[in-house]
Amino acid sequence: MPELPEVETTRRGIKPWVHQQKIVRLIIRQGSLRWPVTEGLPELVRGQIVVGVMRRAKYLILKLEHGSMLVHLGMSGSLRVAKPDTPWRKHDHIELQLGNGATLRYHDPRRFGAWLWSSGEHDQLAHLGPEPLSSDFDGERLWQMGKGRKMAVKPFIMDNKIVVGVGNIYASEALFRSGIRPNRAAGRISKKRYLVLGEHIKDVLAAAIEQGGTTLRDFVNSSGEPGYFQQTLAVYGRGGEDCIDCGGVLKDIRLGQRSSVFCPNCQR
DNA sequence: CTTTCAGCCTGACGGC
DNA sequence: TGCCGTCAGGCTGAAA
Repeated sequence: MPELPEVETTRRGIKPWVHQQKIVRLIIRQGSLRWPVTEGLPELVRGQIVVGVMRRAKYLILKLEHGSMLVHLGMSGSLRVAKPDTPWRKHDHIELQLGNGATLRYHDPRRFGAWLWSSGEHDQLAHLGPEPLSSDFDGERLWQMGKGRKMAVKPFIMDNKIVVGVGNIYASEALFRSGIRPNRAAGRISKKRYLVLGEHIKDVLAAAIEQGGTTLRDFVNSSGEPGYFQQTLAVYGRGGEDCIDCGGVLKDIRLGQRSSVFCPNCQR
């Protein structure tokens, strides 16, 4: 499940292979994704140079000479550099061939991802909140935007209008480190505690991106889990197990249709 | 305005 | 062994 760190790791992994390269060919075997792949995409991009490899939230942006491709990995997607003539695996949906001979393969079993073309701005990027690792985001913003809101803090920090790229794993971990219960109302948390939470959100994401670096060296033909999955998670996926701090039993509740694990003793 | 929820999709897993 | 139900997750758009 690609969270922001994996998308950033993917961006860094593919960039050396695609940046400033000409798109020779785009092959779509299965265009039925989260949204249908843009009609005529292979013809739209053929011959263009990739002039930028960027990321915004969990979207990858391949900037071309006359527009850009927006790529989302959904929940099960991956984009890897393949050796030429690598056999197609099940769920390999798209292949991008570059002028230097490099080949990118998009693999996505659940097909929640996206490949969209726009010659201008992408609608998907229009109303996004700040990047969590930028100076536009901090705990003060959380406190300001949380005022008067009854929504639980966990879905609140996972709302893309508040801050982008904080998925279930890192929301859970940041709240544990901050000692805040995931079901506490967003409007009933002090500024002081929000400042702590803001820092932990940054820390947990930055550490995961750093660990993702271990993935980069074998980005070619790699289909294994990214390095940061080795990162020890204190609460995510550990409902019923012991809290690493107090030894108590971790509780698993549902908030906004998502599993939310926390320690009733350490988080208030 | 805020909040909730169905739907998209497949693989893994548990129960029988 | 296989069948069936449930779950997981990001994001959107409609409903409440």
